[in-house]
Amino acid sequence: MSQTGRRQTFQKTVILRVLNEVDGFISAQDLHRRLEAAGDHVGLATVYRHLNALAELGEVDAVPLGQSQVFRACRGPEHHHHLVCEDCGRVEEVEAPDEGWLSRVAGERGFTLQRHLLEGYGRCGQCATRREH
Amino acid sequence: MSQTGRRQTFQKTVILRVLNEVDGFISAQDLHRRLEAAGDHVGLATVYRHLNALAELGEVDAVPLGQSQVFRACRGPEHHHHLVCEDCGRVEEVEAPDEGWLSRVAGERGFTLQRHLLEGYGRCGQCATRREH
DNA sequence: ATGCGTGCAAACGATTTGCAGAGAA
DNA sequence: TTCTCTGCAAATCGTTTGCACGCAT
Repeated sequence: MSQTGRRQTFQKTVILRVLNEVDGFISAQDLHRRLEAAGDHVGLATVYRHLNALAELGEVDAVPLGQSQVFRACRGPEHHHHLVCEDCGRVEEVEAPDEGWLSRVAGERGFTLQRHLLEGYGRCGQCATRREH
Repeated sequence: MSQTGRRQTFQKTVILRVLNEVDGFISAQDLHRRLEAAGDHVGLATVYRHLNALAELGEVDAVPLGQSQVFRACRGPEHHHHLVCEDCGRVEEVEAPDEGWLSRVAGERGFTLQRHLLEGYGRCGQCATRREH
């Protein structure tokens, strides 16, 4: 279980800063690299601990990409759906119409739905262009 | 890149057998354990190689669960959507209405959609009951 | 002064890869 | 025979954890 409670620390501050600076998703590793690049030395483990704690509190959004996870500062409590570029890892948010059916169907099967994830995988415009030869 | 081409072998046979025996998703590790239990000794690496090859060919369906992946023999080329129990890992398939909007939205953003994934996470009936105390 | 939060390194679990030998074609 | 497939073990990769210390409260 993640520790990282309410105590205000330097590392928590800079991690949140990067999360908000970045427009889109970022992996724990990339966030860590970014801190190093900025001269802010924070342990990788600490980055993970904070990211996990924030995800648990619902303050960041976590999405599985490949076999790791990417995080993003939540822009709000609304549902997050994404278009993931399998080449460059870029993730764009999209809004979905009608979500009611999912919870309805879940209920019919005896499932208690806690969250859901909708992702479209493919190639973004840039990567598609870059691939043409 | 996965090797595992068209050559017919014992290990490929038993891996496919288990995949079809199992009703639902199974992880590479579980599939391997299952083979061991059945007395069929196949290397874990081989299981992974085949699963990856099959997923690449679209002959099995792969879904990320936790930080690993689970596979299932494809029942057809139709879209696969799931209800994932976060307690027991059980995965049920559900059908979704209207998928047109996703590819439409993707197109608007310049994305070439190759596949998509819709998963509902929560707790299945059994686990919900087991948790009550 | 109290402990929570941190860094470091080791532990971990899932998956991949190198390599030499085995067995389909 | 030929060349793909396999097993094994070591290597990766991303992430987590144990522990002693430092710092926020």
